[in-house]
This record gives sequence, C-alpha cells and structure tokens, in this order.
Amino acid sequence: MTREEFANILLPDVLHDRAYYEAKYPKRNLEAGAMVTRLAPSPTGFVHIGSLYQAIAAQKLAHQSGGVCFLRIEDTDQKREVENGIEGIINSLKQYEVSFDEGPLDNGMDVGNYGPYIQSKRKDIYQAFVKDLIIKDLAYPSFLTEEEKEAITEKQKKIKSRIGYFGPWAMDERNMSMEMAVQKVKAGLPYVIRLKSKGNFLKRVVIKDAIKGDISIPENDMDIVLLKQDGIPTYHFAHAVDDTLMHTTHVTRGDEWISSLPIHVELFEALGFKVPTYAHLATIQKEEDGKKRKISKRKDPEANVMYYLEKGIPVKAVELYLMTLLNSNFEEWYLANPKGNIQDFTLLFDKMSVGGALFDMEKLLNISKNYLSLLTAEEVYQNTLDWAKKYDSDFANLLEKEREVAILTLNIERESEKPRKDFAMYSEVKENIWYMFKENFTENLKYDWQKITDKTEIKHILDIYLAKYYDPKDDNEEWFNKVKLLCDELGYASNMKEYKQNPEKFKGNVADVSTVIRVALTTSSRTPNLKDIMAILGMQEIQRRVGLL
RNA sequence: GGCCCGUUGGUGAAGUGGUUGAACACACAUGCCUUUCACGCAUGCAUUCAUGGGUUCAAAUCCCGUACGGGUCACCA
Repeated sequence: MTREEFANILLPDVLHDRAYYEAKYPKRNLEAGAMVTRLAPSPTGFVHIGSLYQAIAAQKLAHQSGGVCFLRIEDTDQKREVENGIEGIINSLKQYEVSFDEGPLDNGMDVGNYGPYIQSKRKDIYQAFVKDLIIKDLAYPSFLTEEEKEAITEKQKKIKSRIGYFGPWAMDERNMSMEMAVQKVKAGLPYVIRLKSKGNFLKRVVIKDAIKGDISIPENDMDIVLLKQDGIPTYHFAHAVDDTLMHTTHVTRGDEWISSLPIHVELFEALGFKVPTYAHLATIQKEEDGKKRKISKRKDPEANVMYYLEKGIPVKAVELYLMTLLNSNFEEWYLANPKGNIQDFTLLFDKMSVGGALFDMEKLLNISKNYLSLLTAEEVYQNTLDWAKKYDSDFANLLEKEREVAILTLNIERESEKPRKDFAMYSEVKENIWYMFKENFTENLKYDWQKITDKTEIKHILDIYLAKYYDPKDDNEEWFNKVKLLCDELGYASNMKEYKQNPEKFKGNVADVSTVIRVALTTSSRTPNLKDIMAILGMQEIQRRVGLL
C-alpha cells in the first residue's frame, strides 16, 4: 500500500489537494511593510473586552501601514457553539466601529478573496493539508481512547514524567503498520490524526515576539491532534493553515498563547510554511480580594463589551481607554490632541506593555467624562436619546417631547474653555437634568435643603427675590448683583470675605441664599449655572415651582 | 509539579548605565477660587524602583539566586 492510498482511506472525501488551495490564495498585492492582521474570536455569542482590545490593535496596525485587517471566526469547537454566536460577534464589533476589510461581514456572507472566513466552512482545506502530511509520513491516525489516554496520564504522574502524548508513549501508534491502521478504520474504530513530532524537548526554539522580545522555550515533542474525530481541525492546525493561506503577517493574540508557540512553530515548519511574526498582547486583568487574575466573562460583567453599551459609556471612550492601555504614550498624545483623530496616532509594538494591566473603571469613567464634555449639546442629546431608546424608553419619550429644553439644559456651561463634567455615561444624564422637565416637577418631591431649612424663611427669601429682584433680562453679573442686594436686605452677607471674618453678624451668606433658590427650583443642590436654569424654566414655571413649596 | 512570562506609588505607567532631587495621567489629601456642585489653580502623596548578591567610577536600568504574581500543560479556543 502506498502512503497516498493510505491517506485516501483515512480521509476519503477530500475534494482538492494542497497545491490547489495554495494556488487559489496567492500572495496579497501590498506595499512592503504593510501588515496583514486579524481578529479570530470563537463565536461564544459574546465579545470579551480583551477581544476588543486585540481588535483595536490589529485594526490600527494594519491600517496605519496600508495593510489589511480581517475577521475570522474560529468555530471549530462544536460543543461550545452558541446560537447566533457569529451575528452576536459581528454586531458587537460593529457597534464599536471596528472596521474590518474582510470577513463574514455582510450578514454572515464573505467579503474578501481569502475566504471562507468561518473555519467550519474550511474543512476541505484543512483536510487537504493533513492529507499531505500523512503522505509525507508527518502525521498518523491515532485510535487512542479516552480511557487509554487517562491511563497514560496516570502512569506519567506516578513516575513524575511530563504529561502528554509524546515520544515513547506514542510509539505503538507511530509504528503501527498502514495495514493494521486500515483494518481498524474498516472495523469502524474512531480516530484522530496526530502530528508525528520531530521535536526534541532538550532543544530550544527561540521565537522573536514583537512585544515580548525573544522567547526561548523547549521544542514541542507532543504528537498533538491535528484533526479531531469529527474531521475538524484543532486550533493549532487551523491557525497554521489559515494564517498562511490568508497571508497574515502579524499574529496579534493574547499572551496565553505563548506556551503553545513551540507547537505552532513546528506545525509551520512541518507544513513548509513561513512562520509569521507574533505579537502577544498582555491580558487585561482584574483585581479581586487583593489578587490579580484574568478578567473573566463569568465573574465580571465588564468583561462583556455590551456592558458599556448598556451603561451608556460612549464607544469612543472605551476605545480611548483601551488605547491608553495599548500604548503607553497614547495618553500623552491625546492630551496634546484632544480633538485629534485616533487614526493619526501611530501604534508601536515597543510601546506595548509586556505585563498585564489592571482594568481601571475609574480611569475609564474619567476619560469618558472628559470626552463627553467636549461634545456639543446636540451630540449629547442625540446620543443620550439613542441610548434611552434601547434602555430607558420613558426617558426617551420625554427627551423627544422636550427636545428644546433638553438641549438648552445640556448646553449650560458647555462649549466653553472649561466645560462642565457632570456625567460619564448616558445613563447618568437623566439624574442630571430630570428636574428641568415640567411634568417631572410635581408635588411631594424630596428637596435637598442645605443650611437654610426653615420653610417660612425659604418662602420669604423667594417671595422677595421674585417680587423685587429677579429679572430674566439681566446678564450674569447683574443677576448675581441682584442676589447680593437680596442678601443685604434680608440680613445675609453678600460679601464672602466679610462673612468669613464675622459670621456671627449675619444670618448666613450669599451662597446659602443662592442654594435656597437653586434647591427650590430644582430640588438639587448640585446643578449647572442657576441663572441659565431660570432662563430656561421661564417666569411662569418658576412661580409654579415656588408655589409647590 | 514542568515550562514560559512578569515584578517602578492605591492604579496605568515614563525610564534601555550618568542633569531622575524617579515624568505624565487617574485616584486620594489639603488649600485657593467660587452662586452649590463641577471646572480651574496651587501644594502634598515612591529618600526609592519585589528581594539578596555581583559587575561598574556610576544601576530602576547589565548578570545570578530567591520570593511573589500571572499564564499554560485537552479530540477548548
């Protein structure tokens, strides 16, 4: 029996050979230095913050160099398959404005010439290459059952050997005759295809990682599984074939992959492929009970990229935050270019951190606050409305009905040198402006009175203020002067310095009186500029509100 | 346990043998400004770069050991 015949029996349904596929996916026509990168998530129906992080890196790296960034779905594990997993991923990434050049982007249909971009549709391709390996005696069928595998592991534990299927432990199957193997196949025994490893654990491979530098690891000598019983490849094999055929130049992925690097190097060599450049990104971590750990999708809601969307944290803010983690000099650049386009920033491998950063929500919110403060009132209004339509429909209705009041309110102390920073997420807008809407301002509200709490005094202050002093036509300075005059009349200090020197001479000060007006009209002691609020409310509404006291 | 990687303040970090008396940002604290809050401004916050040793005129920066943290050892990615 020839090896070809043997391979045909093992993999009878393969349509093409490897040469066919190599010819089908020619080298990309790109300028020198252009990077081809990719994001390769599994469709668990959920985009991890770490995937977004990688996506941003991959996408920037490719586009700043005039290259290509594609999306490939790694759905080789059918047990983990989730319904609508692929759409979920594409959808989430779309919302984060990650722009891929190729992938299953058009409702799951491929865009680009190097597809299919979904691994489950590439079965024939993988098998063509496995077949080639079998013919070259670099791979063999393995009939090892789970129990047999466990028995080996137990033995290895007992004698404190390394654990795995390698060298002497694999000899029986490695040396099995083709005839014997065919007999087992014909008998219907299930089998996988394993690599016949040529590696030597005592020798080392040195891999140059674009981020971590030289990594030296013992060679792989495990006869790892290439093709599972169902004929679908393992991650390792799919990675080698896909990234070669799709002509990836830079593999960006999480650094949990470093330990399988020797496998990948051996696979590329066995297949006669050129090893791509690897860039292993440090994983984002989280601290809990004083311990660091990988941010986990089961325990941490913030691991899911949808979390930020639900909270109303702008996509852009998340991107800015991830960029600060990605490149240590980004923050400085952004500070100097607050309105700059991120695309103008050049991402550099050697500015990427080798250690895993702790996820810092406070920092994210701070970035978000600053970002929101630079938007126009119209933009904040529109974004808040878009958010509310999905997550708070009552508020959305109100915003649509009271568009003008909302925008006027959001515009107070905005679009200036030092804009206000009242909220970090769209979900916080409501609590900041609700009182501006007439229909929200009814009886039985909770007022946040500060120093002056006596009802008769409060009413007295307001009555006199409205009757004698308040004039909507006043400018800011005049407006405040009037409040001071009011203070003088009622025995409150209009001058803070005088008040501080002799507080006992006054009933209170101008800040206390202003607060009374503020709280009476809004219930809150924390609001933007009072004069502007009053102008938006209008005299009639102001009087109505005073009447409610 | 084997194998990898890492360790600069509460957090992200700058730093690649000598103007580093260790940038910058977040957080925190205090004060100022002030119609509250926020903004802004000012000041403070690592006598020291996990630790022990070595190389050197000189080390956070180079070398070795130790400790600690993380990752990984699947027919999961």
